[in-house]
Amino acid sequence: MNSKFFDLAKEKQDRMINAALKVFAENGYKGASTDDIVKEAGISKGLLFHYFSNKIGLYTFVYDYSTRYMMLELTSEVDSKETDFFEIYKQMEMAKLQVLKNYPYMQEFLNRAMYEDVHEAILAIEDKRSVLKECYEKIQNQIDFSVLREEVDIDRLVKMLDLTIQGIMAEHFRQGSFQPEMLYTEVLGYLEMMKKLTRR
Amino acid sequence: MNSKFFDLAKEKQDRMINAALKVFAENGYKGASTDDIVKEAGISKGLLFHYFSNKIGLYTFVYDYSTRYMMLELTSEVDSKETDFFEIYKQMEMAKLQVLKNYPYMQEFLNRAMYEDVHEAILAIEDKRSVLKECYEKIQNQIDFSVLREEVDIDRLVKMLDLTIQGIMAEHFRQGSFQPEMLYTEVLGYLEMMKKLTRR
Amino acid sequence: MNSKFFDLAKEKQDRMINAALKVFAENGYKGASTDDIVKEAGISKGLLFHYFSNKIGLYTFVYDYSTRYMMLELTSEVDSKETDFFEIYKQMEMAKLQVLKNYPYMQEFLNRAMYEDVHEAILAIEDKRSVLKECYEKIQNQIDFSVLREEVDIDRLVKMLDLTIQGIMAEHFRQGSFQPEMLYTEVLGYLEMMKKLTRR
Amino acid sequence: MNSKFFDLAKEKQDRMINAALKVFAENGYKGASTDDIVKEAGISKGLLFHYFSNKIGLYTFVYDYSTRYMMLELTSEVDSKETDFFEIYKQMEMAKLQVLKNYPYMQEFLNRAMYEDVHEAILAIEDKRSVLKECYEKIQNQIDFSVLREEVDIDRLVKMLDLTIQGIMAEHFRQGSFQPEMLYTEVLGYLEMMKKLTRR
DNA sequence: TATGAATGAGCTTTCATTCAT
DNA sequence: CATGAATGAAAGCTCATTCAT
Repeated sequence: MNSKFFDLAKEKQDRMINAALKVFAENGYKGASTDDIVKEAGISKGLLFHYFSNKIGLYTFVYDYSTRYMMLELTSEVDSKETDFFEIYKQMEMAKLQVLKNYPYMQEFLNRAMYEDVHEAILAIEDKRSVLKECYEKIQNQIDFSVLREEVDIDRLVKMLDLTIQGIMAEHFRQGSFQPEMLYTEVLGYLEMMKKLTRR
Repeated sequence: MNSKFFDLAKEKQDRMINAALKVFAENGYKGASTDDIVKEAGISKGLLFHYFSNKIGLYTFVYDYSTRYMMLELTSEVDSKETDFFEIYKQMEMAKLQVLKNYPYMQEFLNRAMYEDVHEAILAIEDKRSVLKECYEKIQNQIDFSVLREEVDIDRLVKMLDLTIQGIMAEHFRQGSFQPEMLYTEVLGYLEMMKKLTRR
Repeated sequence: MNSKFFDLAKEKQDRMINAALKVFAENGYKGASTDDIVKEAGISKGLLFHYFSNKIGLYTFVYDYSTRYMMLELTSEVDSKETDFFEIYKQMEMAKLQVLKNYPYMQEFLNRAMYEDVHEAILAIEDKRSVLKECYEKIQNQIDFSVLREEVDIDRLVKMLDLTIQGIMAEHFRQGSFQPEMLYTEVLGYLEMMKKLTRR
Repeated sequence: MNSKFFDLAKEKQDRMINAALKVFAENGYKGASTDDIVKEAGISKGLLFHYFSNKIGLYTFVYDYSTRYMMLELTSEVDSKETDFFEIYKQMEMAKLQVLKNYPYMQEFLNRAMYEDVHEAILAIEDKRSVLKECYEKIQNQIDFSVLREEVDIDRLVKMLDLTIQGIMAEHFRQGSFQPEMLYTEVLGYLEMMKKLTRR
């Protein structure tokens, strides 16, 4: 990518980023059309390729940008001294809620990227994928699992929650109902239930 | 579609069906290339279009075929007198395991089809979608939920399990590790844990 | 072509010939589909290519067959002693009328072939084209033009009549109204008018 | 079609129009290949589809353009006060001659379009067809037929002339000899002869 | 910096032709 | 003699990418 991109007005940068996030999130790497992205961003075709050498370059950039942004938000929202499983999950959801306000499609973009099937796209993001993953693992290490019932398999519990949250977000997204607060509330409902079932 | 398809040797029919299931499952409707399908099936381009009028016709066919096949398997594996939540889930997983043996990509194809975003493809399957859904609902109606702890929200429990199973299957699928038995065992692990957590 | 074609039952031969004449006449060489021809003839794809090596071979055959048939009919209908311009034209039209009865599309096929634009097809028929042309010229040589008014340019008169008759036939054909007698009557109307205008 | 087409240099517009007219005129709708059109126009495949959404869109456009252009030329060349049958025909031929100078294949394109057999193409032009037809009818209404001999059937005379002119034009066209003036002269010869034969 | 006209490789689909039965 | 399943080159069309302005 061309670093002059950052000299643009922040508002224009974000218009381009959001346009890319939206179109990639809705259509996947292959299905996303650069024409749709430039229309959504309100810029010309040439400009897109002036800043990003090609489609995969743009994809790489927004993936990179998203992981960094997400990590910043997680770092600031999740209290590093907190040890309660469900409280930490709640704080992570709050972080996502904050992200949604500036970049409505960022979360869904990241989720979809995890399951990207185009070889080119997989290669482009595999390095960064682990970075975000490590961040999540670091947060998980804060958790004191001793308060959970012994029948609980930690890994399974975590996976179930992650898949459930992802699934619910994808559903909201598909329905086109962009109400971050409602999504947040719904997720809390699931956390609440699991809390009751798993606490000693 | 051309009904003469059914006059072909069963092995060849299945080769074509599996090829379509695989490529559609891996790439979605739009990303799937007919070239890839014919290569995978070991037939010529022309032959595909001899039996299926076009790409959407092939998609419609395999979706229809898959729902029917799935329903047959569910009907034969799930005991209609069983009322235990987890036993029924176990039997449903057994049905899926059976399906995987003949059509390794059928489950994943059906899962992905649920979230298909191409208008054409959505139209093609919307009628059949409800049929399979009703079948699942019928099975759920057998369940006696009274044995579960009162903290359990039934809808949330069902959704968590469904999303979890789907997620795990997708993961296996992405890793290309096609070992149906392992997948089955893994899913049983989650069912077992939830059973312990939710039983009175 | 495979000469065994002539060993087939005459009825089957004609079914194949008429099917080819129809499809070629209606769609031109390129637009004609061998699938349509075999469907119209009620035979299999393989059989067509068993008797005629390829599409151009079939085209060549029916063109050849048509010119021969046409010439036979002209020879038997046109009195070689007749010298009157309009009487001869009338007899030629009678010959065409006879042809239409057995091969409804033969005339139109021949007309369309004159204006064929596909290089391959032009090559295939150019030899035979002159044969039919000579036949018409021979008939024209019988004519005693001295009875016509001096203002009449013979070549122009002939060309006008030919183009008019062709045009009217094409029109009937396009309207799908296959009533050879009506076509014959209509053509006679034009001949009658020109007779009155050109006779001394 | 994309209206930006009209922002192109007139020369380029005409190159594209003439290429389409030529290839459609020579091969009919179905036989015309977009590859041939772009080669003839000296542009790329993509550009053609940038301006015209598809083949039928291009066909519709050039038909529309041709009828408008033809009507303008007719309106300016044919004196609306003239009543003499042959003088009016002469003026109409002059209009066509003018058209030929800028768009050598436009006349032949329009003629061939009248007999188009592909359903899609018929639908595309049926609205505009009547517009041009009405224009011709309006001109014919100027004519004072009382100066013709009583043996003349007006409708037949008109049809003969139209078919003859069309036929002669098609012939010139087939021979590839593009000399509009010669064509004009030849047509005048026929008109002159018929004038002598039909005047009281 | 910014535009969008222009390109051409690649995709879906058609159709003349072949060949095992 | 007869079938129609099977083939693959070629057609219409899409879209990431380039480049003159």
